[in-house]
This record gives sequence, structure tokens and C-alpha cells, in this order.
Amino acid sequence: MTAATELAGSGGSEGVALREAARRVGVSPSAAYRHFPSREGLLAQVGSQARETLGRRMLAASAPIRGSSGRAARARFRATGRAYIDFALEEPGLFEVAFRPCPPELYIPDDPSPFAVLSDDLDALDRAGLLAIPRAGAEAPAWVAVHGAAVLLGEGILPRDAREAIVEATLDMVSDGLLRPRARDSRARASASARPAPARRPRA
Amino acid sequence: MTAATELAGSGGSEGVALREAARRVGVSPSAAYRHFPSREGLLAQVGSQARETLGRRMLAASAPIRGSSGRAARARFRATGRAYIDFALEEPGLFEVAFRPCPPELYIPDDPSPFAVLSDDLDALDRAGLLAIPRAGAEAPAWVAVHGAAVLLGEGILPRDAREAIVEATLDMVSDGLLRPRARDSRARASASARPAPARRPRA
DNA sequence: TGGATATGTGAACACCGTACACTTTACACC
DNA sequence: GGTGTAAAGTGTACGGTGTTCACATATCCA
Repeated sequence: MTAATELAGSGGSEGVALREAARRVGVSPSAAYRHFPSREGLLAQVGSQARETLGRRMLAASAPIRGSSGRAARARFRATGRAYIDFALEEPGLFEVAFRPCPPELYIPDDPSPFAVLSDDLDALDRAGLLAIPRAGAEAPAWVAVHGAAVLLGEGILPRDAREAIVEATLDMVSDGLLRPRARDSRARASASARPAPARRPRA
Repeated sequence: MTAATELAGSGGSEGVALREAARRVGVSPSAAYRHFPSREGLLAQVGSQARETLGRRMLAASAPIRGSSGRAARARFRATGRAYIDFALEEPGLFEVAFRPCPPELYIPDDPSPFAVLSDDLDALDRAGLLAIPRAGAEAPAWVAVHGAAVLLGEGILPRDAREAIVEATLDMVSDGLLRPRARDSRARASASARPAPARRPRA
């Protein structure tokens, strides 16, 4: 299991070989079948574990930001998303296995689940009255954006050296697309436009 | 090649076996090495071709929307994104191969490239003065959101039966996060908020 | 003491990617 | 037309893989 996680960490799902994992723990290939129903089942367990460590990293990134202010909720939201992308870039193999398609009968739940961590952030934003869209449909677009950035950067399809700008632009898009605008003065960007900065019309 | 594309279509990259592809065209396994440097090279060609058909679908979806108005540019932008997600859901195997990490020496360019199609849409939006962020950094967040939705829906991680709502929420987030707001009356949504609908402050 | 249950073993099967030496085919050129 | 060269295809082989099966051991409870 931990041997398989090592393999996944260095080679992704394609790098996970049942025989090699068995060899690493000094056991025959067939012995592995006493613990895992199949290679796919082994991958499902590695994936669940990977999602858990991702969930923990997200928690660890947002937990230090204390307070129940809207400002804090916003900051936690961003920190969580950033941690998600960081994990994908630091552990591409584990990240791939974490979100690999998995037949439902093999799927193993995870706790803390990345999705749940995101949900908590959105609950906090909702409590602070900062959601510009209905709470019910808020997870999907937020997750989708962060996941896309994680995947495209992680696979090198979007250039790694523009990482910081891309992450920032993505988080900005999520904030501007999902949340109510901040107070006038708190948006300290380099080149402010000449136009006035009125409040934004909420949707839905 | 077309045999490999069939295999990719039904089994994704893991379903592509050099031997099986050779068998399907009635040829010995070693003969395949006269045409492809390796399995990875074969996958690179299949991937390039898959990206091309994706690019064509995006073009086909946006081309019927004529006109140079801002309204048309917005509509093309959305149609392009929708086509991207549709492709991922209709051809999950090809989509996976299209965006699989590929060693640079094996990478084969594609034309029309999905990225280029997106770029053209953004150029049109920029010409119409509808971009709320600098043109330079606009591709990444837009692509990221649509790609994330395609991946998470395609793999069944986000529920397929909520597909339409998720796609709509994602496209709304992209529009609201990247573009200037539409004129007051054109945002015909079911439950409009009580707040007024002022213009939105641009960023950057 | 015995027997059930968990765990491990070795051999076997079918598949895979890849390499090598060899043959066949096709085509351009003298 | 004959010939040489390059492209394409062949068979065999090696090592790796997932999976199954019949069999061994070991552990623990009644």
C-alpha cells in the first residue's frame, strides 16, 4: 500500500505495478491479491489516500487564517484553492491517481475530502453574505476552475514559468465571478481603471 | 493510426496497445515500429489528431454565430466553451489522449488548435472592448475553467446529471469574472436581485 | 487438539512493449 | 530491362505485466 503510494508518487497511475509493489515489500505477486482485489482496487485505495492528504493540505493552508470576517473568509477561500494547485504541482503522480476515473464499486471515500473543505469555505462566504450566486450551485464552478488550473499547469500544458500569474488570474476570475465585490479601497491593484468602481449587481 | 484512434476512443490512452492496433490492420507488431517510434509516439499522434478534431468542433460551434457585435462575440465565446465540454463528454477517451502529458520531443502540433480558437474568441471580445482584464493573461483563466469542467464532468467526479447546471454556472463565472457586464436589460435571469445593477469596475 | 481463517507461495497463462536479424516489395535510375 | 536502394513487413525472442489456481503455512479460537 505505502509501496504503491511511492510508485504512484513517482510514476502516476501508470507507474503503479502490482508486481513491483509486492516486490518492494518482499512478497510474491499473488500475495498482493490477499489485500487488494485487483490493480484497479489498489489504485482506488491509493487514490483515496491521496485525496485525503490533499484535503489535509487544504485545511492546513486555510486554518491559520483566523476570524469570521468576510475578509477572512475570502482569504481562506483563496488559500484553499492555492493549496489545491500547489499539491498538484508538487505531487503530480498522487494528484493524477486521486482524480482518476474509478468504477463505483471500487471507490473508497476520503476524509477530510477536498470537496468538503471547499464546501466549508463556501459556507463561510455564504454566511458572510459574500456569495453572488446561489449557494447550492457554488461548488462546481469554483472547483472546476481550480482543478483546471491544477491539471493544465501540472501537465505542463500551460507554461510552468507563468504559474504565479495563471494561479492569480484564475483565483481572481473565481472571486469576480462568484463573490460580491470587495469594498472600494481594498482592491489594491497596480493600475486601477479610470472608471468608477460601483458595487456589482448580484445574479440569481 | 486510425486503428489506434479507435482504441483510444473506446479505452483512452490505457486502451491503446501497439500490438492490438497492429493486429487490427492485419500486420505484425514489429511492423508498427516502421511508422511510430514507440507506443508513446503513437499516442502523441493520436493526441494531436484528437486536439485537431476538438478544434474543429469548437470552430463549428462558434462559426454559425455571425456578426461583429459584442453580443455575437460573447455568444461565440460561450458556444466555443460549450463545444469543448461537449467533446470531452462525447469522446472521453480521445479527450484524455488529447491532453495527456507528452514528452516535448514527441509532441506534434495541431491545427486548428483548441487554444488558437479560444484566442480568436478573446481577440474578438477584446476588439469589442468587453475584456475586463488585460488581454495578455486572458486565455489561461478561461481555458482553465472550461477544461476543469470538461475533466470533472467527463470522469464522473462531478455528477453527470447536473451537467447542464454545472456548464452554465461555469460559463457564467467565466463571463462575470473576465468580461465587462452586459447592458442592464440584457441579463435576463429568472430571479433578479433587488439591488441596482451598476456597471462593474474593471480591473488591471 | 483440532479446525477455520488469514496469509503466503510457485507455477502457469495471456498479454504487453521493444529489439533484432531477416525477407519482401516497390520504385528510381543507368 | 536489369539493378540497387530504401521502405515496409516478418518471426523470434526477452523481460515485464495482471491474474488465477492449487497448495502450504501460520495464527487463533473453541
